[in-house]
Amino acid sequence: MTATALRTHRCGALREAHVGLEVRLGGWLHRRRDLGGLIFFDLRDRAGIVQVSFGPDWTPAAVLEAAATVGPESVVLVRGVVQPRPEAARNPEMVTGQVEVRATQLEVVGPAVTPPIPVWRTKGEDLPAEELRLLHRQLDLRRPEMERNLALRHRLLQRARGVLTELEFYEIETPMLTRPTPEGARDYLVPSRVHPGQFYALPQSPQIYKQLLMVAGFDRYFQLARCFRDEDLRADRQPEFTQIDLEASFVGPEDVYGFVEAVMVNLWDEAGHEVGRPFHRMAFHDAMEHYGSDKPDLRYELKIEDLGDLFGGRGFRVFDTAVEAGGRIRGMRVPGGAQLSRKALDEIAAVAQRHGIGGLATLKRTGDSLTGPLAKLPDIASEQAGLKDGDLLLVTAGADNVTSAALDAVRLQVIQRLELEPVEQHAFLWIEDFPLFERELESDEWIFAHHPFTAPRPEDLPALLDRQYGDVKAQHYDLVYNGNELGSGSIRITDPEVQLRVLEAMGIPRADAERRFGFLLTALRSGAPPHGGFAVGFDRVVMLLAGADSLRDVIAFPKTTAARALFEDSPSPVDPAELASLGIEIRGQ
RNA sequence: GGGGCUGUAGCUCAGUUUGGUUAGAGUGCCGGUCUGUCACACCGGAGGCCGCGGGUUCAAGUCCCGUCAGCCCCGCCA
Repeated sequence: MTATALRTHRCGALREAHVGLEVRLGGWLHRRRDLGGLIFFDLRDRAGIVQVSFGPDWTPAAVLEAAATVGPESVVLVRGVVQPRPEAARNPEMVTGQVEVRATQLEVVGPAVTPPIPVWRTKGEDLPAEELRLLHRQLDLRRPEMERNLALRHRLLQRARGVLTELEFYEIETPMLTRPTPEGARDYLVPSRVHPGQFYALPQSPQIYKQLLMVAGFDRYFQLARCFRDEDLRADRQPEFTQIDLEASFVGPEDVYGFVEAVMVNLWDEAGHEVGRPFHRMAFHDAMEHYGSDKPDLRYELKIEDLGDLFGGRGFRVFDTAVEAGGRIRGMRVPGGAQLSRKALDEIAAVAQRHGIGGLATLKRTGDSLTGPLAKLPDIASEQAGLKDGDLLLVTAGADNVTSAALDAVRLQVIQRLELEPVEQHAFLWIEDFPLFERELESDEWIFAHHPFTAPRPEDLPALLDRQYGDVKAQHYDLVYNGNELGSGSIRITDPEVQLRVLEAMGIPRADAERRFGFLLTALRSGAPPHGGFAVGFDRVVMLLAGADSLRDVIAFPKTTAARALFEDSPSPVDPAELASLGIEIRGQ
């Protein structure tokens, strides 16, 4: 399979078993060591690196001479014989280090100019600036680390296909040119030449299509779907990204959990990790209450508690004020937290304050003595506070939506600074029972917490009809892994009347709803099976399994944080004539 | 939209705190010596719009203002 017209083996594949074979290799000159009489090449291809040696005893003089002039990163074809290296010259750090290829022929088929960024680096040398790595992407991708990441990505993609095919899912492609959606993320628009003044949008997700496929009776669908959102970026967010998108009919949440868990367990297995099932589950409310986050990292046991009974009405001014304003006193007991220095605590408090709380009160137990601002309160005893020797209590007060975010940040800080031992390595977690609607902070209006097609819980339908929107829970679920949101899904609305009610609740009158979502409503009226599904953020999965810090390291050609492609220099202006044919005129800035 | 960090040789970085002769190092590159290297070794050399624009000053890599780019975070991401 490896052998082709121009080569017999891949460089990185050669082992002692190949000794004696005459081989032909094609690869990039990673590094050259010229000792005068002897010349060594480290020859690299996607499989790895092998040493090629040129010496007067086995290499013709003209070839030896040519070998002295090949520049780094040039592509060469080499013919030679695999030989064991002299005993003293073996390199245990290379998988091919027991052998070398003694060259008899050399042809430079792809000479390279001196590379602007190095592919080879000395030990401990920093990577080139990200800007240069993206600009010269074909060189950056030659680094073995990038090869490993993209090879892993490939294997994970194939594994996902395999599992879902096994589970009787069809892989079905959906359009990239679709209808703009006014709600949700901003769309990337594509002008139509045939219909000047009209636009397609690139899909933010194949959401509606997959629902139509369920109505069509395909029963189980999946797609390794490219999605596009014109929003500001982060290290873990790209404007175009890949989802493992799936949808199934005649299912409840348990079925969806089962499908997704099967996929995840297989992907983790592909990366060499054993993961147990079923995954943990937690209600959204409990996640916010005990972890201050809808994506808690359950590798660590630290929990947030309501400390109102302990500190309420004790005359601690800021607490009492907060409670009078309708807030609560919450905090966490940190076993061993007394070892945190004053400076560390100040820094943790500063992080918390960036999330809007006034401050972080502490109570520290060392031996039998209590210290910290809260120790001054009358009648506070260690037992009462639940503190053992060396423990620390961190407390704040205020509105839940502020203290939750702050305590979440505090929790992560404490975990990091105390280097707490994880109680498990792979903490998968389902978050359930999300509210269907939430209030927008500024306008105080109800908005979708998820997307408009998420079904309410059947038992909450009366509340929906009663316009008690705050009481309606969604059949929506998020998948969380070690504090990272990996994806989300839901059971969808299949009753057109419920769909209209939900849209109405969001201030979309029936007439508008029929116009904007008519094709979906029509589909729902044409015999729609109960269905639901999920979408996994695949790039993020690859990033975590590759141990990468950024999505850019697991995507071959990513965009910058300003959504630019440096390699090809896009986006770019276009010819006015082309714009004119689209009926588009650019106004000056 | 807002905040932060970074920008000096092809690359990775010192130098900016406290303005002051000719801006350094490692690596890479070029030339030379070298038969067992694998960060080969040794000798020699070239290489700079100090991101860009403006200002302060006798004098700016260094101080001030603006701007561009990359990265990180908040908002945003139904």
